[in-house]
Amino acid sequence: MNSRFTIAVHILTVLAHKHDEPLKSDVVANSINTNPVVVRRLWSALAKAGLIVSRTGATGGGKLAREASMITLLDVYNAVEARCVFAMHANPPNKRCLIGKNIQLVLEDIFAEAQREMEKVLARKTIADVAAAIMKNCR
Amino acid sequence: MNSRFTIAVHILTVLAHKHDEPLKSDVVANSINTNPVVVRRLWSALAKAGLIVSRTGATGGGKLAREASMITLLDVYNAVEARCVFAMHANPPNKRCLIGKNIQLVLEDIFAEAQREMEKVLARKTIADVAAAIMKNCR
DNA sequence: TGGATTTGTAACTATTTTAGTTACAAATTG
DNA sequence: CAATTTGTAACTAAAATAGTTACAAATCCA
Repeated sequence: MNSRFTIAVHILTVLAHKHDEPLKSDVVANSINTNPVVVRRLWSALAKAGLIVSRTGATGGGKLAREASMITLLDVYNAVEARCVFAMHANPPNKRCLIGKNIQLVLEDIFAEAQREMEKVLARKTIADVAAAIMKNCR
Repeated sequence: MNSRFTIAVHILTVLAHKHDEPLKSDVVANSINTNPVVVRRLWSALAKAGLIVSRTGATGGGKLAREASMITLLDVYNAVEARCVFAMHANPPNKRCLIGKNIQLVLEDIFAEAQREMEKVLARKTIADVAAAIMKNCR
């Protein structure tokens, strides 16, 4: 898997920490140790999902669209990650073989169930929880 | 994610279907629509995990090491896939930032919990279940 | 109004991962 | 000893990934 989900959670946690004023992609990128464009690219996805609002211009920047306690990690996952965690065959299996013909349907069901259980955990955690755990750690 | 897990399950399901005799990597690769070397590379991992036995030589091939009903998909997953489904930051975040310094520890916990729930589903399914579902489909 | 600032996005690059392939030594059979 | 098959190294092509440069469009404020 890529780190888009992790970076997106990081972005939102930084925005949650300074929830009053809009932050520049520059500042957020500094915490992540990456390029501002990487941050702005994820802002696109997060804005489309309604998790942040961002404005261009001199006093622009990004801001949470709602309270951190109302943004679950599943919201974030769905916003930035389209794929299932399990990858099917790179090339379709042999349709002339009984197993090759039917295995993908069977695996799709199992993979979907595993993914659902994984997503349930993400749905129980919010950006506020992440921020709180970080504050607790640093005490 | 890559398709190693999917291909490994496919391999074991083919071996389960003809469980009496050892099958050549050639035959298994044909069902998957790939190269025999791809199959043999996964056999290494599966053999190390004790899921299959394979023999070289004229009448050689691969064979399940135990009954298909005693091989869970979690056994297979652990045999071929080392990584967590979630990837941490590609480059470490900024340690001088409160959030950058602590977020990985917090996310590791959450990711581990999500992975555990996902693995529980895999632990409930066996290669025999997969084979049975395929037979049911083709009826 | 006009200059300064910041987002949004396209285009490019370097690195890594992935799957597939060729080649061949080692093991096994008969 | 000839035929066969695994095990593995080495290479290739394609795709994914993260990072970078560049710049138009939007916004603010003096």
